[in-house]
Amino acid sequence: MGVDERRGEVLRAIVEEHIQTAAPVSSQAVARSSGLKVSSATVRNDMTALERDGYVSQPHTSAGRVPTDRGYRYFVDRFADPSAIDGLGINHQRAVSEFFRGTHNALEELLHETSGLLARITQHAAVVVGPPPESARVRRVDLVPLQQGQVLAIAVLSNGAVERELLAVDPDLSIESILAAERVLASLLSDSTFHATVAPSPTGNAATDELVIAAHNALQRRAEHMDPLYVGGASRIAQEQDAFAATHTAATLLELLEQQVVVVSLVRNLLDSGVTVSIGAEHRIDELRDCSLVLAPYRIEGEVVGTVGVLGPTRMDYQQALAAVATVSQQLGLLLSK
Amino acid sequence: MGVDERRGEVLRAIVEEHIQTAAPVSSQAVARSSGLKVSSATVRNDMTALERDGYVSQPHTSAGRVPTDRGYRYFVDRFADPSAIDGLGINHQRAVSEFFRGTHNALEELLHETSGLLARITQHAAVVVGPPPESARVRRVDLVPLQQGQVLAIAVLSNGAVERELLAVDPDLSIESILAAERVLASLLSDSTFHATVAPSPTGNAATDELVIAAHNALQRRAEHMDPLYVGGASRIAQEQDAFAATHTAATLLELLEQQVVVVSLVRNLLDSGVTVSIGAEHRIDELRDCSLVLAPYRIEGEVVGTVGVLGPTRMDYQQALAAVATVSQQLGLLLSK
DNA sequence: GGTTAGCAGTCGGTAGACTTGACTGCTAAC
DNA sequence: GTTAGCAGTCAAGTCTACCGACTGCTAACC
Repeated sequence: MGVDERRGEVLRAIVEEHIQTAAPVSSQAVARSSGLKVSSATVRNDMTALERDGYVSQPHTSAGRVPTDRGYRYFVDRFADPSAIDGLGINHQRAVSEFFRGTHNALEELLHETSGLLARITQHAAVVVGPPPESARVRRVDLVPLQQGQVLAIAVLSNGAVERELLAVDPDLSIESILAAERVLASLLSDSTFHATVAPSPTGNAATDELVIAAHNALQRRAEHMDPLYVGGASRIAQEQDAFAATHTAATLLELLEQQVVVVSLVRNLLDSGVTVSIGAEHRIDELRDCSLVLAPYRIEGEVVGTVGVLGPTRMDYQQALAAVATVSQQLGLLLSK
Repeated sequence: MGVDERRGEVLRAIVEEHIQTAAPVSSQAVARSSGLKVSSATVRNDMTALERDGYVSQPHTSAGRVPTDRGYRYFVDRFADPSAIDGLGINHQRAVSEFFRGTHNALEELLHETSGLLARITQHAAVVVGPPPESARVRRVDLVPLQQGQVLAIAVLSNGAVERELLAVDPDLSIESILAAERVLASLLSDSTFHATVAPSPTGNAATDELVIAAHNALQRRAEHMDPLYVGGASRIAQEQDAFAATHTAATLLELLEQQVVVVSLVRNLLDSGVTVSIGAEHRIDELRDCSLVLAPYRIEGEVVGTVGVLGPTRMDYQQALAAVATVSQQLGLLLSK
């Protein structure tokens, strides 16, 4: 075994030990646990080299080593098998299977529960980004008058999602006009996606046309802008308080998750560039400096439509997280493809 | 001023001081801030009396006094004016007005945003319990076939809520049967509430009847069991960490909020018995032992349909919280009554 | 009786000195 | 390139003493 190879093993041992103990790892501990047949002195030499190269750091002079973001990165790239479904205990595997074998409600609820499942098995916060509404076909459009001057526009999508927009309309608008508008919208949108925007052809009735355009715009805007995000197990973040630097409290993180938009765009950006694990400062969001994000896309009939992910401290069990998102995303895709 | 009256003032001063400083309150501080023209020695005498009667307690011998749940209770009952809309700064009042003057989307989103508003102005977590679906009239029923063997049942309610249930059906079920079932359901439910359960009359088509019953049951079950809960500003709980005893971490609390059901039934129980402020151990939920809940119902056309509430540490600004829930609930009711 | 001043007593919190133990880095030998 | 051993470093724990913020009590006063 060459020196470089051994150093890799030393780094691996440091990361694994640190993930378990949360404490700086000493050379002795590595010599003991790594399986390498070398003395702690040799490990110490390797450690200084690793520190020089930025893979580990020392909280203070007489302490053990802690992996840096770069150290985790090397560990994940080199040692974590992204396709490995194992790394997830048999119990968790069974939990996933049972979850997806069970019955579920409409899309939104399923995805929400999925985030809960992922949080439960990983013990971290979990996120699920739902399929963008624009990618699904419209199965039904309703214009439901609620009260004077209010019409609720509803689009039911082929994936089971339901989009709603409340429209303010002329209080004197007749039921007939609304029904007419509904018919126009139905023929316009039915079995097509919001992508395929066809300019609605005028009916001759101005009030109807106006409503058609308003509803169409409102629904389309919503479909394009909102990638639905479901967050599960946010409470775990509070448990992990101490894993975060003082400046970034758990509260800040929770706030970020409440806002949704940052997370959605982060997840999208990462996945677009093919990243499945983002560690610490790698993603440029300051509040997430001490967090890692482990992602896996899920597919419906081969096409990527959404993402599941685990959000935990950089010091997290990447093997398990990777296995969890892999399993869950795969099964979720299967279920949705039906 | 009699002795009893003065003791009340002393208690009031203790509570107010403690809410501000979070520290035990000394007799000197009370003598200084209460406006009473007595010496600290007299205050001390009153304090021992208050302690004997259980209104305050001493963390340790040589410390000042801290209000007990009972002390807060007395304070709230005696000094907090529940109808007082002031106690909310002019800025917050304006924020509320602007919020409700702005445009909003369908019910669910409005309520969710309302919880955010309440959280923002009180700096605590906020909850909003939505109108129970069963109380609203059904405006539209859809049965939308999503794919082989799956039908999505949708009910649009007069208040703008949309209830959904995914139904598994015979894969060979014809479109015609589904349409027939939809018609039956529409005539059965339209403009009535889920309360008024009429046994659907058989159409002669077994498949249709089966679907009608399945959809009706599913929707009704959902309408009856689920009081929708919206939680805003849960992240504040993490900020208030130190206000909670070690045994009840913020994480436990957040978990409770995630589960929803406990909170919904707690809120309902409290309000049913006319309670608007529940302090510490008064509600019997162990996880909420260090929390207080300040509630206000909101009405649509005079009838109570839901609740807004603030969830904070027992050491919270009750005046402000009461003013906030009063203002928000009133305006929300107004908006919903339109 | 109610109020007050003053004093003794209690206890938490902080600062400093000291010890312990877990590390590393280095050096010299293998 | 590897190892053993030793000296050096530093965090964390313990002990002490001390300060300051309180209270409770008592005796005097209105």
